Amino acid sequence: MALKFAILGILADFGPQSGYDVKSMFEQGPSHVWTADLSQIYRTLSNLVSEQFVKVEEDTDSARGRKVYSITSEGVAALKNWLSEDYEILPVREPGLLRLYFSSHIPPKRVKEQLRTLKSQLEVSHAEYISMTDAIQHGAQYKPQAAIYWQFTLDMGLQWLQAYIDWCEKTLEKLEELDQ
Amino acid sequence: MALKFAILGILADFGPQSGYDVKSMFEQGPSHVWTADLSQIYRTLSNLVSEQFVKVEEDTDSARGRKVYSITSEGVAALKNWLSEDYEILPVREPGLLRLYFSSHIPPKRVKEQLRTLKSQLEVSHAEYISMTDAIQHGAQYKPQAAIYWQFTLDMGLQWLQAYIDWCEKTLEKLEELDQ
DNA sequence: TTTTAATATATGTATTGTCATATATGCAAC
DNA sequence: GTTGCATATATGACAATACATATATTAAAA
Repeated sequence: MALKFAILGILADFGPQSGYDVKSMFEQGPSHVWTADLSQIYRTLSNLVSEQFVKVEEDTDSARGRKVYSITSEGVAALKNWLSEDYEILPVREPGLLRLYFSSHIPPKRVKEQLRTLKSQLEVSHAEYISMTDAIQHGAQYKPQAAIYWQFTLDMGLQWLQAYIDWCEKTLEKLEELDQ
Repeated sequence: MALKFAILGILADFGPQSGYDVKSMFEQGPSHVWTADLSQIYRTLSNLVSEQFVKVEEDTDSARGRKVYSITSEGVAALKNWLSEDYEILPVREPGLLRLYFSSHIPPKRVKEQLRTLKSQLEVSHAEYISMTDAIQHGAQYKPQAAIYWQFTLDMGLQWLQAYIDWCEKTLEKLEELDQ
């Protein structure tokens, strides 16, 4: 569901391109809110063509069998329709926190190690997100209105990471106290 | 993967029970970190029996065809093994934020409505999480060590919700400014 | 010149999850 | 007494995703 509209969004924002291009646009763009691998992108593009939300043309210039996908007017309508829908909160799916939930079965020492590992990974992620801000500033020259929303979603990612990092620290402190 | 160990965890913490019971334990317990529907729970229990991590007994007392599942020693070992694994950050999957990412295609007025709806839903969730704290305090009488970890994961849920709510407000303010 | 990496598309398979549906018992309310 | 709800298990169908694999071209590096 979501991937379908992510692809429509990319085609709407950045024009006709190959499935391979869509993948790299994804990586440079909304990868912090959604991800997909190439095989999934190709399959979803096929479905979008069947639904007539996207049309394909063979790229005669390249001998690589390159296909250029572009969004149709029906596709734009479908995208806008989806964008207008109300938000709904989905159930959380955090394998890491699920693990912690049952961690009374392993030694607290191990749990503390895991939390420290998690914290350092989150800090790496946080630094990466910060660097994405530059990419958005760059993109803002071409797509100023869109860039505002890109920054909003990145801000949420940063908030979420910061909250997670703070929680790691606080939880580690609490575990230290319990040891004494 | 995760559900498998969630079920093992529930059987380890709360003893032998039916698939139906596992579902309600889930709802009362780790529903804020993982969810599953009944059909998925039954299928996963079958798999766990095949793997010999769980064993079944027909409940002869009930004419309802009730089956009682219990964790085996191999199951406990598998659970502890999984619990000891390092955390790894998974790619984010937020359909709501994906929507916002491409929202330059719809009027800002609509986006603001969506954010207000989202915020009120998050506030409802937040209140529900707060009330779960009571359930944990109650469970702490029987499972004091486990309850510490339950509270940790719930705290993270609360932090995440609070960060999301704050971000909604901030983002709404920014959208208001842009209108002027 | 050969090898490696990037570009480019596509399918097979397994896993997970969702939703619908079927079936049957036990118990309480009306 | 029958209606409705909670208890209880199970399967079929479908969608999304992940991972492996196959194939072929192009361009740069060794």
